[in-house]
Amino acid sequence: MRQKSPAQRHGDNGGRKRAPGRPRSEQARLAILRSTLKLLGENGFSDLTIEAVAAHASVGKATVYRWWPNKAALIADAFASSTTRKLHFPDTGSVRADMSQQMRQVIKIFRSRRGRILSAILAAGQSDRDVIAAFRERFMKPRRQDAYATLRRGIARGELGKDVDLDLLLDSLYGPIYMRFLIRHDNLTPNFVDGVCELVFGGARPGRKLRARGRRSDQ
Amino acid sequence: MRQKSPAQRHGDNGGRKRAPGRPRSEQARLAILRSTLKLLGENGFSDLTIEAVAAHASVGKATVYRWWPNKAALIADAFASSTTRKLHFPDTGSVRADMSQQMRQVIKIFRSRRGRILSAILAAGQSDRDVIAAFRERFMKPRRQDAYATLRRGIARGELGKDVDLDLLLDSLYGPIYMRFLIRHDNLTPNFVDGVCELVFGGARPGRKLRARGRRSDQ
Amino acid sequence: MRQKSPAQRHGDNGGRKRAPGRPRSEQARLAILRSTLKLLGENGFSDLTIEAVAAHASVGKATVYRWWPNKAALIADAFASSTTRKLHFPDTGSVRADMSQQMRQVIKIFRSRRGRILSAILAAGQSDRDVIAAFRERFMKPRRQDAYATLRRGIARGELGKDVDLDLLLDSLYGPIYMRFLIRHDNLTPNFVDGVCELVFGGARPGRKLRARGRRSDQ
Amino acid sequence: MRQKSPAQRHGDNGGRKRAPGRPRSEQARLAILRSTLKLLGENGFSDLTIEAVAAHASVGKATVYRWWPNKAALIADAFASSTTRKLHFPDTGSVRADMSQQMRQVIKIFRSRRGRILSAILAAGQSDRDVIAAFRERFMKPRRQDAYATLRRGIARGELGKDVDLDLLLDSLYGPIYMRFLIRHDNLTPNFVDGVCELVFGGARPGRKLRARGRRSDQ
DNA sequence: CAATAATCGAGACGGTACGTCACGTCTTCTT
DNA sequence: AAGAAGACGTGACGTACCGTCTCGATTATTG
Repeated sequence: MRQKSPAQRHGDNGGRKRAPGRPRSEQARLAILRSTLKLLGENGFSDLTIEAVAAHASVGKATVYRWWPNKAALIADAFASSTTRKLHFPDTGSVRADMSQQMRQVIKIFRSRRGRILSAILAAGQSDRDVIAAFRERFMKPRRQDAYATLRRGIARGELGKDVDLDLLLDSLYGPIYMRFLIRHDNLTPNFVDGVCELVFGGARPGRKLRARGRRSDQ
Repeated sequence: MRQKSPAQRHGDNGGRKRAPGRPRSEQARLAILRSTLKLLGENGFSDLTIEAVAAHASVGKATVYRWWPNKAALIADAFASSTTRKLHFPDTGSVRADMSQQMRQVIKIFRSRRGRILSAILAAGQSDRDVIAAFRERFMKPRRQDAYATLRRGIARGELGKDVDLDLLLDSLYGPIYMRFLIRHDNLTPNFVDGVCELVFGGARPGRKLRARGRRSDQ
Repeated sequence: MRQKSPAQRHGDNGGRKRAPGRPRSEQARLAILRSTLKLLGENGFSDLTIEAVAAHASVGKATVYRWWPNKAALIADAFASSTTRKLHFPDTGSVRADMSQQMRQVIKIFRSRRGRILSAILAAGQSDRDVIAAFRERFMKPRRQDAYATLRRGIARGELGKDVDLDLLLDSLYGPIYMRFLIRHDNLTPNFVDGVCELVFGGARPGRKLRARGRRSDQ
Repeated sequence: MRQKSPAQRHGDNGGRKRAPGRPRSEQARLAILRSTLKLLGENGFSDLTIEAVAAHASVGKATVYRWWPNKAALIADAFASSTTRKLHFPDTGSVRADMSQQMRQVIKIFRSRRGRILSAILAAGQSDRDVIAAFRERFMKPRRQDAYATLRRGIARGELGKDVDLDLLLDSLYGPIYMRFLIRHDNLTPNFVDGVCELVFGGARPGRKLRARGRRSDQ
């Protein structure tokens, strides 16, 4: 996804020899990614042009096209390369507190300038499956791994039922955030995060599931 | 949003006289909206061109631009005008069953051809606040009104706490659906809907709230 | 040329009845012609639009099209209707003085704002034979008639040869003026007019013709 | 006039380096000029569209606009580039014969398909001073230089007065031709050319001037 | 050290769609 | 029936980017 085939010449080719010819300019690569992020943050996805990226990065247009097959790939790559800030899951001894604190970090990012880039990516992803796949793989997946660990600690401590569906639980926690973020229909506040945790963890505490099913079958 | 200013001449102008000049062609308007939906469903947002819409509707390009300021407005209008199918909230006597059944209808639509249109709108909305506002006003808001009524019946029956935050509850129910829909990270199945209801309604049943808060303050 | 067929209903139809329906608005007709001249003088032929003429005359576009088949006809008509100023041929007793004085009037007009209109007409005439024909009929022909009379007085007085070709003579006098006017390659001055008269009348005096031919046959 | 500023990079820049970037395509340039002439000859100025020129030349529209600022410049350039045919001034030993023969060549061209192009240029020139300037510089001026030489030979031979105004003389010879050509009010025939020469050279023979002035002061 | 090879910035190329403008026609109500 | 108003389908305008290409220049490896 990240690069076109010629770039594979420069990958991790172990002890093999370097390819002949002038090597790829790392400087150009970084300038392009930086310019992409900058312009994305300023004008959103639809106003981002390769022409502007190249000009802003003082780079030939062909250099962009040589390494990225299309705008979506460029954006995905730029976004991935920018995941500098760590979204940390603490270990307070309470799943809910752990999750809640991380979710507060998330909404902070969503409301920052990086949120604009993120929404541009998700927008681009609606008509390009590579972009959305890149988002999942590079942004969501690593965080999910951490979240699994946090949730499993909760299960071990008996705060959550043993048979809880982790993805269902995580989608239920983060889905409301994404909804408010993307549809912008209300403020993304810490209070809102608390409310969601309240509801979802309230429904996820051990022993509830059976009773819930029971209640449902009663109807 | 729907129309540019000149169109206001044709709106509900009460007892006033009709505007002079040839009236707007209702036939052209409908043909444009129909063509927009058709092409949107076929090729997604980024491949939709006004030129193609006009050609497909056998209409002059200027006629499109006369009434819609940009592609986003056109899409929003087309989408709004197409909300023919009713998303019904039943009244089974159980909030959770009512909501669950409606949510199953929702995911059915999301997974249909209309889902493609919807995701195109939400994508367009990320760089155009008018589009996202139109989506909220014309698609989401009417359904929220119905949902409020359903939830209030649940409160009246004692299935939900009296002080429950309706918007928080609804975002917690629909957010996970939107998340899976837009990020496409997993299947949108009836089972998933059940799981979300299980969690959220489990946390929203009366009497839970106080205990939840108590637990939290323990930390 | 001036008007489309329906207009013939309004011509001088002797004692016959007037056509039924609302009669043509003389006010609109004049406003259109005036606006045409004004806009022609301001922006030249290529920038003149029927749309602008109609708007400037506070007239419906269809009213223009009802009476004039195209822009060229409108311009020709507007120009013809504006030939208010008389271009007078004096009778001083000398052909050359008579012509010279009239030609000075001509260059005065050519150099005025009306000259811009005139050049617009001649330009339009290059791709529309109706326009150039209208120019000849309505502008040039009446003046030619007067010029013939002036020249014939010169013949009668013996200032010009009896067998002189009047059109050749007039073209030789006015051609240089039109050339400098249209190609704008030098100033159109009274001195220039004098020089042309000097040359042409010098070659047109009686008795010259034979000698000239004789010289030519010497070669 | 011929080209926009960027083109200056490709001009005769002495010993300096070539400009960077892909060089201008000579093939495209020629195809555009050829297509312009062809379409001009077929349909006249007002029906000539840049779109058609580009299509006919199998060239992008932007390539036309990159090098010519507007239709008039394109036409002027196309015309100038096509001045292949030499309009020769012979040297028969008689000015009048020399001029007469060249003028016959001129009217031959004016009456050919190239005459259509020429009248289109002069028409365009009425609302665009660059066009008329280009016509003067590139078409008229070179011929004037030759004509001056011819006339000076006549002066040297004593056929013309020493103090004759060359431009006045030439305008008097060619003006009538342009007049009949542009106003199309009569045929452009060799006979007409002879008549004009008769008149004008009759008035320009040496010794005439003083007497003419004398006559004039008699009045 | 020369030859080879792939990169670089630059920018012209053939295209496509943009959003605007004027065309000439039409449909409404008013005079 | 003609008028003003103004929407209609049409098509060219001139612009902006697309993704490709051709330049000369640069920077590496290979012989």
